[in-house]
Amino acid sequence: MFDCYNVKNCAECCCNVKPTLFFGLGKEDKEVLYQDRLEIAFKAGETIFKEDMALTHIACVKEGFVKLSTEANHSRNFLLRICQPGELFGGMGLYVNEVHQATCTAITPVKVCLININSFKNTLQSINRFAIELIKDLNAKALLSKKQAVDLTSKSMASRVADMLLYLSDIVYKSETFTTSLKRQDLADYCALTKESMIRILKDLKESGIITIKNNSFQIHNIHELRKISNQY
Amino acid sequence: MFDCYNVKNCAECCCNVKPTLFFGLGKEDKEVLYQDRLEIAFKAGETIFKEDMALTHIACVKEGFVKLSTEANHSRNFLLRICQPGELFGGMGLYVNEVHQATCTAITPVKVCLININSFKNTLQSINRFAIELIKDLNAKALLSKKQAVDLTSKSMASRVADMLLYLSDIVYKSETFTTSLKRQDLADYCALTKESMIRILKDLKESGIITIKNNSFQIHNIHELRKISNQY
DNA sequence: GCCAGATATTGACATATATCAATATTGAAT
DNA sequence: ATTCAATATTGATATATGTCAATATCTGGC
Repeated sequence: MFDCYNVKNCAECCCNVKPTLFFGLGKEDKEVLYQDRLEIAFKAGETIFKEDMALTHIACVKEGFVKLSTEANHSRNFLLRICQPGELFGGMGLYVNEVHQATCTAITPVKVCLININSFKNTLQSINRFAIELIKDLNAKALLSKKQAVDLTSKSMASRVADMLLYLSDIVYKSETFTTSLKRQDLADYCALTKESMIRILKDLKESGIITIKNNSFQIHNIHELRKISNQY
Repeated sequence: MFDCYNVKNCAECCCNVKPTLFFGLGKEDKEVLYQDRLEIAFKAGETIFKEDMALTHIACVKEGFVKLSTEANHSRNFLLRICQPGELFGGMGLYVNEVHQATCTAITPVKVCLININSFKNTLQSINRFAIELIKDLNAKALLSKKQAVDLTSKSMASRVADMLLYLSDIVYKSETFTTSLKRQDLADYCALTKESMIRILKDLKESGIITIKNNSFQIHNIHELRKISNQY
């Protein structure tokens, strides 16, 4: 891990990307991959990629959190997932329709590295190891979205909210105490609920003593019970 | 397209797999890919792969239809999709946990070609073109499952049932008149509904003159209206 | 410190969808 | 043709979740 945030053309730009994803790329390969790459900072709330726009770059998060969401019908939104440092995002349309498949928004101040789509493809075409790692990444994400579809259509509101809290504490913030920049509406979008329903379930969880909430700061007191709620349908 | 169904070690076994997926594989590459391959017939109702079992083979459909489903909680099932001749299935756990991620069941008499997972990996590792095509396929499927998650959580019952009918007529049976071996429960599983709700919506569509149903034979009379219902949320 | 707009909360009520139980129909085996 | 099990249908009712409207709280700029 190198600290190269401020170096415009540092070949180690994606040094903190998931260990295996860029595994096996030599110096030369990285030069291809990183040609024309950009490192850009976004303020919280800014849009990085907009759904349906041409897929000109693939991005990796260097710092901060990015939410991926997609427009559902009748003005509903659906929050797909939160990307954190080391994760690749913005490539769902790759080789399919070459268009962005999610709107990607900074939810904190964010630094991303933008890799030109053609450089990315060139590397994929010449380095097998890289292609395999991408396949692995894609399959892992496919599994998650399968689980998401299943859970959202079969679990109760309470169970889904428990899932969301566990997602934030286990995966995103890696702590049972966390402060999020996600709004109640975002949390609701992740669970396919209305914000009112989200608020009511959170209230129930507070009243059961399982969590406490102070504005956007969450504290999980009884993660065991939360997992139980997550597991009962 | 060769007719090689009965030839046990025919190197053209997967000749009818999606045109581009095995594109670029030479004779030698195919020999690697097809070493230890099996061609097996299944009767309607038989299980080809069972969720959570070790991923020892990847399959491609040669003849017939295969449904992919996954167990949701509390005995609910979720029908992911229908695979038809030329499609690869059974590889979702590849490079992730090496376990099957869906139960794959023949819904008609089916012939499949089973490719040893190690042969498959060897080919991926040595032929870039093949890896790229797989990436394309995976991304296309990821897009579908994103759409699925969004639609199932944001559309009304009627709209989802319209989607299902359009899926069957546009994609699976490629005709506005079709007879399916899927049960009402399967149709419901695809829409994340109970079979009773499915039946009621189908009844409404019949009464509106949009479709007629005779047992398992469906006829779409007003596909325009059906698309309208699918598009309104 | 104060204000305006964004966000969050609460309550009353509406409605979409599931559940349960009864009955009907179909299809395969005899 | 008859029977049995699987599948499909229907109706009555319960429940989960959404909608709408009113109020409260927070937050950032002046």
